[in-house]
Amino acid sequence: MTPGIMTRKTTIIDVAKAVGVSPSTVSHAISGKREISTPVKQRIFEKIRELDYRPNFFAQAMKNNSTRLIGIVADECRNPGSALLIDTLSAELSRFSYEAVIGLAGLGLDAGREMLRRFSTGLVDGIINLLPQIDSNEAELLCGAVPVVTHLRDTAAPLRLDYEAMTRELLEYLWSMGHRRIGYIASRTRRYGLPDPSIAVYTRFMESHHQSHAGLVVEGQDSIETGMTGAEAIFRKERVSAIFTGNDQMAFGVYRWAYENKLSIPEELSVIGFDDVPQAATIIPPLTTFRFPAGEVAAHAVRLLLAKQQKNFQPEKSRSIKMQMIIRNSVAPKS
Amino acid sequence: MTPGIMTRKTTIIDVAKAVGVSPSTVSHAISGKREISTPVKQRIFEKIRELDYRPNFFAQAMKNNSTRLIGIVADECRNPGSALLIDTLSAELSRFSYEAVIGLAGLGLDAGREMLRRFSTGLVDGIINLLPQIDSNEAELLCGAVPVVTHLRDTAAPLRLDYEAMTRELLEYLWSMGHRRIGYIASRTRRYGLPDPSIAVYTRFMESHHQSHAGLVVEGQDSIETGMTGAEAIFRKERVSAIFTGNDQMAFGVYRWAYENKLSIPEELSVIGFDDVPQAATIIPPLTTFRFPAGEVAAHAVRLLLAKQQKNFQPEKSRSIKMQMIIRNSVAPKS
DNA sequence: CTGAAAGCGCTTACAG
DNA sequence: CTGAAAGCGCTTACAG
Repeated sequence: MTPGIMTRKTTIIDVAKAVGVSPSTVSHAISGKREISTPVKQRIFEKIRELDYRPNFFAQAMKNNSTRLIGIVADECRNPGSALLIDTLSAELSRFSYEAVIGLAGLGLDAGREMLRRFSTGLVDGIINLLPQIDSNEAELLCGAVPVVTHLRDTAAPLRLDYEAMTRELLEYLWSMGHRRIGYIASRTRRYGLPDPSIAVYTRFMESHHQSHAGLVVEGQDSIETGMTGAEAIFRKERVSAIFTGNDQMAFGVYRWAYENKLSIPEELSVIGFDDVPQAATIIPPLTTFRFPAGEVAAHAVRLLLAKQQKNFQPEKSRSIKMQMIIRNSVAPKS
Repeated sequence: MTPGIMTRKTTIIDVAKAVGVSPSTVSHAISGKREISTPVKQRIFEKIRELDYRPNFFAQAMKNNSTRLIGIVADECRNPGSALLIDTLSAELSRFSYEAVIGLAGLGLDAGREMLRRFSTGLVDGIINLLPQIDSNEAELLCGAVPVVTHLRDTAAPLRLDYEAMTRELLEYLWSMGHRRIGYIASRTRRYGLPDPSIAVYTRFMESHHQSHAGLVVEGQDSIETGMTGAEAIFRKERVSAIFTGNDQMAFGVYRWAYENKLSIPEELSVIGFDDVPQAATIIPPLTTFRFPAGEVAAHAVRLLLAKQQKNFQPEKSRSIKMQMIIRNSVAPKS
């Protein structure tokens, strides 16, 4: 390690020479795939330490035709929802002795495509596509021979979040608390291009209870800001007593808007969100919301990906799961 | 693509054969490193599309001895602070046409070491170590020949956050608002093993103003929970009029504790945090805090890493930067 | 403008 | 118990 002199990385041949054996012997000593006499083995490991030899990742990968790496491709991890999912997926993968490498492509369509292509040139053994802008079919195309599962909308065996049932549950809860005039700030991305399924449920519910609802549903972009503007728009139309939102971020926006307009939650305005991000429990008052089942979703994605690696992959049938409603303090009886 | 039949991945040789040229010609057509006649080039690209040929990542990497990949190794991305930093680093890296791959090792010491070792076997051209449990020296050792920079405590050219100056600024601000009895919930991880530098500044400040402070500094673990228990401990000692905390999470804990104890912020208790995570702006009341300069920190780390790749690397001298105080509504004059 | 051959650093039949 | 050789899929001197 003379400074200034370019030190070539030490290879298996260097080790073999130093010990006075063949590279195959060194290789076998490391992998343990055949018996090596103890003294030889000892000298090999000694030299490995001494020379700080580490088998080249690629050379190994090329032979094995596998890296035991799974790529998780997402837009960014700043969003608390994706962050939790990424953490959970990463941990789940390691249970199967895979290692997750995460790539962040941002929201650009091209950047996302590019990353999916690049990852599927041998870098990883499989891909979990979390990119909202790229659907299951396109991901399959982009990834070619490497298996890919697309989060929550994989065509092979989609796991569906049953927003219809959850919306009914929530509306009945609100109704039972005496709320009649209810607003909804819809999520644009919930079904990835398809309309937010809660809207139809809401409309039907209101109509079956003979409540008008024109102007009480607005569409947000899942951000705190659009939660605020959404609440503003609803209240311009009518002073509702409850608002629910397509995700927690927008619920936080409603909180913020209520604070600025001196409406107190829950006494004057009840709020319900979706996802149960960590802040939902700690915001004041704690938010009633539905818990995103990160563990189940991650387990499903990983299981599906592993299945797709088999030659004889048979798509399972699609499953639908409900998120649990976590009742906290953001809903009060209508006074 | 006959289903059921194992389709070998198409190689450059397949393309060459299909076109009727040599592999070198195909290689050169792709890289553009030498002139290829237009008709040949066209046929090559036609076949590439047709066979969906993608150059094998490893074979390329092995020849080039480079992947243009930089590894970011962190514990998890759930923490809003690391999430923002990871996003920013990832974007910064792509400005230099590197791609970031993120590995999440959790908080285990062994898992972190293992990941650093694995990443530095050729997988990436450089590493950014965000792991709190592994310091600069150990990271260098673990990464061997591949350059690594350790976030905020790299021995080569540390970028230091000047907590001393910030703490003075904050204390003077609080003092000018009439606060005399002030508590502090310290951060355990701020200086990675070394004591939180704010404690000494706080002590000196209080003593020079002839204020007692015994029991008014407690140590938290950067979590909402320890923010709550910290506030509890301070109030058991004395009813202070202001508390500042080593990070925003603990400030949120103070909010939570105040809510449960029916103390209103800022009227009865002023609060200041550190980092300015996104929720700091949207919590009620919006939190006064110091903005973590993710852009600057990321730019510095990347610049340092790129410099370390040069043979003739000269350590810069260490720099100290202050975070900007963002005044919002969590501090009121002492009544 | 194009091709044959060597080599990157491993692993694994094959042979002893 | 150990070694020589082939091969993974590329790229790049070298030669024409």
